[in-house]
Amino acid sequence: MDTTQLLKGVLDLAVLAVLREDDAYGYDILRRLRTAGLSEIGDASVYGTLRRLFAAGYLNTYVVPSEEGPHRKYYALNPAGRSQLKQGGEVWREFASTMESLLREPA
Amino acid sequence: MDTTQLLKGVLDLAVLAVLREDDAYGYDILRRLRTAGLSEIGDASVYGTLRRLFAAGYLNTYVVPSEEGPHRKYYALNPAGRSQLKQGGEVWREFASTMESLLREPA
DNA sequence: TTGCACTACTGCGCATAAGACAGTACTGTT
DNA sequence: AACAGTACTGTCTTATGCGCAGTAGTGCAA
Repeated sequence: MDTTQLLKGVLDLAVLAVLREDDAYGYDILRRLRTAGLSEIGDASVYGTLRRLFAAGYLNTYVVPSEEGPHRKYYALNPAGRSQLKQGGEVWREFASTMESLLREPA
Repeated sequence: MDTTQLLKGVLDLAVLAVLREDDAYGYDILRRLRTAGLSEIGDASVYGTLRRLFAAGYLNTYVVPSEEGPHRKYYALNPAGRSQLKQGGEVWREFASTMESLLREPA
């Protein structure tokens, strides 16, 4: 079974969650997600998700030059993003609980 | 947030789970899933998934005529399907646990 | 007897989103 | 000079859930 399809719709949420505490740039978000357990996630998936979330109005962004390499494009949760994180988390939990009950041995 | 994307890759698992106890035909599987909590699932999604699982070799099938309407195409889990259900369930649980830890308030 | 609702399934085509891949660009090391 | 690591963009492919139309059977109501 491929984890690729499981990610659909959830990567948005994972990225928002990673940004909850502090701003981060794409490459760092990628590393955080891989460390957190989504080890096989592709870089293009994360960059694409960030663009999508930005376009949807959930993120603010600003560029910071780096002395150790290329510039970094930081993303930050805005109020809409925080609201989306909260709501998305609820939807996810409800969905996960439905799946769990389906998978459990029936009475 | 749309539940559509959350279903990706998981509908397979949900259908296999519903078939664990006894055989069922498409329309009934659809009803069972909707009752179980996946209330917004589309009929074409279920029929498509059944065809896909059958083509992948996880299901056996047979047609039963009905006196209360059109014929019914029953599906049954075969050994490969049971194995897939077991393995898919494990992958799902691990994935869900990763997501849960990402969503939880950080230490 | 015509029409509608419900059951049951097939097939077409679309939209979404993850990912592979190539390319650009900068820094530091060998 | 070559290469690895960092950091990002753009293009194309693929998987899959779903809308919609169509087919077909039963039974009920106007």
